[in-house]
Amino acid sequence: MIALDETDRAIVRALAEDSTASAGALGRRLGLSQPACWRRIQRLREAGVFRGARLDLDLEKLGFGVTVFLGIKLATKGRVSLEDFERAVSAIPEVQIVEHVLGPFDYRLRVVARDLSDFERVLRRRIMTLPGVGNVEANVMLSEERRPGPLG
Amino acid sequence: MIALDETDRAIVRALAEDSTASAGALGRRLGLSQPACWRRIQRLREAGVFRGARLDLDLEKLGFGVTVFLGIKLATKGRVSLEDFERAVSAIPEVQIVEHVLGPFDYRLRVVARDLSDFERVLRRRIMTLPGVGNVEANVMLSEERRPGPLG
DNA sequence: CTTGAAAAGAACTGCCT
DNA sequence: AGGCAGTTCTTTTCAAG
Repeated sequence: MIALDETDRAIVRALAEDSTASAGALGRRLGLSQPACWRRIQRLREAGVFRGARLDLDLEKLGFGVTVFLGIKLATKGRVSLEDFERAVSAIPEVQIVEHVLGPFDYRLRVVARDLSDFERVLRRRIMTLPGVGNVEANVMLSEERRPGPLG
Repeated sequence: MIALDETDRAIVRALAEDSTASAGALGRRLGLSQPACWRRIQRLREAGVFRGARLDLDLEKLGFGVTVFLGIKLATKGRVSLEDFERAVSAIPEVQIVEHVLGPFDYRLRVVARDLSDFERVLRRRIMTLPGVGNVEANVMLSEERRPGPLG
């Protein structure tokens, strides 16, 4: 774990929301010179605070209008079973995120599809046939809001 | 919805995973010249395919070792109730994502906390006291894997 | 830490095939 | 639509105070 002062936290917060902000622009907003801000960003990068820079896509514009969250409870879950499941689920292109969780479910999947009938196809032919699948629960996303998080 | 050819899809896929790639570097990888690649990126941007550039954070390194997914069923859910709930939930700093969903739950929250006892505090004092909260289900994240998605 | 400047690289523009 | 050559801009990096 890394210790950050208030300025560092402001930088991290800003870059988490908009990674295109330059060191100069950020510095101006925080009352720092361009090199000073740049060095801080560099230090944070070397400390491994940033895991990657991603571009968020507008999936609707790309023809994927349906996002569904699946909670999956495995029927049998030895070590082999988990690995089999994970390997099989990784082969489904419509699966965006695989989360291994502890609680009522064993896995949570974020699945995108073109429409509901496309999702039905994925669910019946790909999800329900996964090795070891027990109970499956689905929640269809209506809207999603991202918040700054605890650093905000 | 927008029509993309194979090259466009390769560009979108690449930028979704690494937004720092320059038009020149991307073009080389795809057998395109720098201006050709740049013009495609520009066209995609103007079409609104990209929604924003975010920097993924290593939350563990920042001292937030616990991520929990909450499914929340409201007890009462008229229009006012939904708005009250959303406003109240937006005031909790530990909440990273708020998803309005259709299915067994009404909302799904992604919550981060420093550790489990910190999470307990958030759950008892912030979540359980939200207006209209009925049933709450929690799944603690063990690991998370992002996949390229249907464009990959 | 700052200012100032140089170097590198990326973004953008016309023109041509 | 793609490529080439060139210009302009930003970002990065290095001085020196």
